[in-house]
Amino acid sequence: MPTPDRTSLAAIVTAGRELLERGGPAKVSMQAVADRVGVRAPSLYKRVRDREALLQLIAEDIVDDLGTVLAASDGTLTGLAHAYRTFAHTHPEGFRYLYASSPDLAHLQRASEPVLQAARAAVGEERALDAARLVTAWATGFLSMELAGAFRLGGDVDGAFEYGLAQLQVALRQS
Amino acid sequence: MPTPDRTSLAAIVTAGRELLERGGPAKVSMQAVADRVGVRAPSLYKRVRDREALLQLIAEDIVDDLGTVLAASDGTLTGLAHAYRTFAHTHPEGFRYLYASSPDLAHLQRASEPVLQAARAAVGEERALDAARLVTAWATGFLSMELAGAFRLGGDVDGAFEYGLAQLQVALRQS
DNA sequence: ACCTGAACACCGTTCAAGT
DNA sequence: ACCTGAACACCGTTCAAGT
Repeated sequence: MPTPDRTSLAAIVTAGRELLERGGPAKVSMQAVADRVGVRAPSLYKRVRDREALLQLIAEDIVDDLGTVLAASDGTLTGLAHAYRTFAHTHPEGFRYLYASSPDLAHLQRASEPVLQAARAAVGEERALDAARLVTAWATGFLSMELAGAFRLGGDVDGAFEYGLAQLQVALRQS
Repeated sequence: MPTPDRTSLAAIVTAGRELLERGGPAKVSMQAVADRVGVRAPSLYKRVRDREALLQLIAEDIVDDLGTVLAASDGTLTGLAHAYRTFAHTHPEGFRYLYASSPDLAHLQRASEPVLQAARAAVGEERALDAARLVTAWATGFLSMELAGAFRLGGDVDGAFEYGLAQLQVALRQS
């Protein structure tokens, strides 16, 4: 005798993401997720293999959102960098978790497509991949360090971001 | 009646670091650490407030090692970048954990001193902090992404590192 | 002063039994 | 077909009792 579904995979992932954003990965317990979607913990295993698989799905959901945000930018390297930083500030725990986990390659590739495109426009087909990696590595490192509080020493963090971006533009214009 | 000490804080931190390096933070359980130093889990609480404090100590131990490695390099930005990368390859889990946690500021500052010095030599006192942050952010982001497998797509990863380093040198030479 | 076994709360996961 | 309570293994942590 079938029972009407009391939850869904999407609801579970969303609940997990909310918990992640509120308190980091440690707060994403199966019990807390189950509470949030109105079901008992064992029921989650009907839709998700285990906790690790759930965290993976959450990471992919975050990458997809990031991809949407980047695609909605003006497509210049500056625009992309600022959109990336805004995303990191809006979803700090999600952003940090992205690089703590090993997100699925296909999702990552889709999200970074606009960056590759902007790099292509800036330095040409030949150097596009290297240039995209240069800018992405810098921005990712900068935001990781900013969120980790590694810039607490002083100096203007916004200024340091703009400085870095300007320097990279200079470098890319020379190739 | 005093009992002879059966372990030490240093031994506990070392054991924890070995476990971290072997299997990531999840493998650093109080029981596993206790087993490794030849004591029962509750005894650890004589030397360490709780698991989180132990992980913090492990992170600081890693930063100290990194500082030593960087200080032993030739002191140029290129030398520092390569030393940093070698460290990340030798201690991948430790490196990843460093940026997942929020390492103590004093330790971080000591470790990054040589980078600031190299930046000072390259661009002068005025721009040293911004330049150090540019290079550090790039290298940290690059290594995080490399270790996370974000470069699995293809292309020459070593080549991308050298390309990035060269571009940054060009940019810094212009300021 | 340090160490231990016992105990507690909590979590991930499995499974037989319910609808 | 999905949901649940009960159960199990495991973990972090506390504490009274040992030396």
